[in-house]
Amino acid sequence: MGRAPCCDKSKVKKGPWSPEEDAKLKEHIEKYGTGGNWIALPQKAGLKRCGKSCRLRWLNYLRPNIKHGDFTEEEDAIICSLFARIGSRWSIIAAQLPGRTDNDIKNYWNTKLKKKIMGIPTPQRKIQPEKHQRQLFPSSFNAMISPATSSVGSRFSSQKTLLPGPDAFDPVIAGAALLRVLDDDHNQVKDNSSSLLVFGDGQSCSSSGGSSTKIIYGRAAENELGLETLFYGGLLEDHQKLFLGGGSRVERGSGVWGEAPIDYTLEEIKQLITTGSPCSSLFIGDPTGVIGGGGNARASGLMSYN
DNA sequence: AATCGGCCCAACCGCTTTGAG
DNA sequence: CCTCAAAGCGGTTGGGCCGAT
Repeated sequence: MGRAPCCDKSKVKKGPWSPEEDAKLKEHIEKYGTGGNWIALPQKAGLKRCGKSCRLRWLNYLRPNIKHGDFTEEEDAIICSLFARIGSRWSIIAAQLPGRTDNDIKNYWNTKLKKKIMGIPTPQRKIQPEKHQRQLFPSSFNAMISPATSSVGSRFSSQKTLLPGPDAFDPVIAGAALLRVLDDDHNQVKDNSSSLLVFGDGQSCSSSGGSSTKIIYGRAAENELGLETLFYGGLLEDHQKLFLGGGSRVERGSGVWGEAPIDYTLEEIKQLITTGSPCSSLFIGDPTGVIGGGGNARASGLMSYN
């Protein structure tokens, strides 16, 4: 037995709202409010609509201060950041973006932002230069952070820990940044001449085994709290597997690495971006052996992935 | 100019959550 | 507690629009 319908489908209008219906709904709510009862509202407002339909129309389109149109770089970064941490909980994400609705964000993610992160070019329906040239992260976040030393901690020596914890790392953002520096086959870095990943001014570090492993350090995105995700990552020597490692979320101008490394295959990173599954269970050891300076980046009992 | 294919987004559907009685 | 109606929410759909041919 199915669920009882919320209203008599045969008596309600469906489909796009007319300007007259919009005006009626808007006027009624501005005059009387919703009355705490959406089911009764359409009748009171003289609308042949389902209460749920009225609610959706109001929340997504008619209510004051709704923002439509292009998302800013900052909004992109916030969406990515929150998606990485909480998944597709659009209403929560929308709560961080004043004027945006969950529906808007969901549509934007599904049609544009996800593709942008994955590096899939979106077809241009209209020539809107500022829209199509927009990058995922503000260019200011692409700058490298500090000179090379053997200690990861000291790479951010001017910074101090702010938010340790399993949710402190945004693999979607870090993964997206890594993907952007790989070539089309995703098995070589673009800058073959230097054999370095070139997001920011990535450094080559020696692993504990004595062989060289290319590592990128980056700072990506920023959220509404003024937080950034610091991360490291790179391509293992066989170019078969990427590793993404433990950036901590730090307050701008402060912070030290504080998270255990995570590594993913390229496919896993793509899957992560595609599915949006939060990453809390995928901590594994640092493949290079050089991460974790100061003993703050590795935890005992880490899961081995392979 | 006509047709086609693909993208976008408003709206719908139905499941889950909430809270009043 | 339990029940049930209403609200909230996220996934999905389909029509309109636009660019390509």
